[in-house]
Amino acid sequence: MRIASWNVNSVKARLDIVMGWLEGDACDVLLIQETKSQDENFPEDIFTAAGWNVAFHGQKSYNGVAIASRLPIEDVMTRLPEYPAEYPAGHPAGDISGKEPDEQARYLEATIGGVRVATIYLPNGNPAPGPKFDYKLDWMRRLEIRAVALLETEMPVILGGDFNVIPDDIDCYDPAGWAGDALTRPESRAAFRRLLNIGYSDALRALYPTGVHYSYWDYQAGAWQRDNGVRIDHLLLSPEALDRLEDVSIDRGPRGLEKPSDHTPILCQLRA
DNA sequence: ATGCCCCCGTCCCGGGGA
Repeated sequence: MRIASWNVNSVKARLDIVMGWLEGDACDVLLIQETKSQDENFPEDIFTAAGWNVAFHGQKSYNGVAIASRLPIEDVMTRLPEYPAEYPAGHPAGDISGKEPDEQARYLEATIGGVRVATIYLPNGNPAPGPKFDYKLDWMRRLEIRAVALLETEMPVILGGDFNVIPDDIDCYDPAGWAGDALTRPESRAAFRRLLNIGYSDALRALYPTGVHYSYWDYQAGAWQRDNGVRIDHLLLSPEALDRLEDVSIDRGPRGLEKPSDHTPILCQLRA
């Protein structure tokens, strides 16, 4: 099974590019972020007419996540679990008791072909420090708690999406220029690293420990032409998924098309 | 030091993105 993740920066503005990529038999499951589409406006018919099952959770203007799959999509969950029952005070991930549930459409989880997959659009967090950065870190704590619960199921799990975290300096064309940014700050990197420490593997680094592999290039200042990229789109695999990992790659093709997303797909293949 | 570019909404700007 081939599972991909792609921040498309508006599913409607990118519909032809996305459907073209899917029609090229690039993957079996696509985890989509930044659909920017309310559920009633999601182009569901286009996906189903092309033979794709689709699940989506959106809001007006911003955010929004979806999953397209050749196989049936089962047991859909459209957000991280709510407070407070699932989040006991004193949890090592941090004190998040008593906070309001997240109203932003950034998370969608489902079972496909026996694999539990989540499409994740993690908050950007800029400017940092500030309330948006606090929201990012809080969101990462809640994701970690869910990630622990998923490990305990002992299912193969893939957490895929736009994490808005540049894990290491090698994942950035200009680490000095990005110092202090919410995507590189030590708190963001530490929260990302905790996901690895509890048992998930960064699929790309599992197979390519040292190379430069970008997944995002800004629209501005000729970033794509200069290869001024960063690696912020990730596939995190539970041990049961890692055992089956056969291949991982980033497909730079869609980033070079006319009117592209600023992100390009990352893809992995699991043995049957 | 700042903006470059792109998308959305009911909209010819401002917010958000990364």
